[in-house]
Amino acid sequence: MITFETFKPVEGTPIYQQILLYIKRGAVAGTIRDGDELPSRRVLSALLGINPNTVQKAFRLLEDESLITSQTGAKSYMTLSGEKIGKLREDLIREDIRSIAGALRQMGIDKEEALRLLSENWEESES
Amino acid sequence: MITFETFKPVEGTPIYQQILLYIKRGAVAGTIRDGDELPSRRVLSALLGINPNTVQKAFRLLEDESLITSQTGAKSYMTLSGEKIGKLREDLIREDIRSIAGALRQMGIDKEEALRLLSENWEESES
DNA sequence: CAAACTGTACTAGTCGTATAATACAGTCAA
DNA sequence: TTGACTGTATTATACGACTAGTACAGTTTG
Repeated sequence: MITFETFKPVEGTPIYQQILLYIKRGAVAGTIRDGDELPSRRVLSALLGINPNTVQKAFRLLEDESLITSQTGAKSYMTLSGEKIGKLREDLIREDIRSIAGALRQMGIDKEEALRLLSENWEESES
Repeated sequence: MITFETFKPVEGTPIYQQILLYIKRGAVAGTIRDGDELPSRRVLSALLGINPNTVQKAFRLLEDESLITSQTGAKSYMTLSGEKIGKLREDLIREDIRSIAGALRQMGIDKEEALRLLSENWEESES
């Protein structure tokens, strides 16, 4: 059962997108595996203090990407493969790197300084 | 005069916030300096193809942070100081690093691998 | 079987972002 | 001084994210 214990929604980005990212990153990290059982829409929404429809939207999008399977009346499960995880990892990392590199470049920061900044502030930015 | 030539709005985040970031990052980079003249609300909105009210919202927030001064009837100008720029630089970088570090950590990526990924993909992620 | 769960669907409302149109007051230069 | 520009303010509309409540069909378990 996927727990969502470490899920802390942030304001500023849609919650359903944050749920999507939480699942995808968990899959890449290996903490979420193929066949894992997902909490029901109602249970998860109560746990997170959000609306069931918001959870449903996130789960529907996950199903659109074939990362979970849902069936009326039954529980939902992760459907992962090595190929899917590899794609996820590549996509997520590329997007994250593109984002930070663009931001730092706009501030006139070059590659060497970016590496130094990331190295110096890595531990400091614990969640 | 600040040009906004390299400003490309992205969908997914509010445009007024992107304008804020564009100005702040330019100030940190040194391409935007104290006393620089800002385009008028009407001119900039026409240039970017967005609504004047959206530009006004961004400029109002900049004035709330005392980064620009506005006066009815007259043009608006940047009001920067070394101290302000230093604060901006620290805040923006810290937030960016926190964001990428959190994302990569959620994917089970440690500091060494993060540095390697950033180094390998820095050039590739040109805007 | 029956109760308690599951996923799914729908309507209605709030809130923030963004647009559209207009108005008014102050500055600046021809 | 006059006209063209500035900043500022107002009202109305549209849309997506999110909430709230309800309903129905299918599965699972006692």
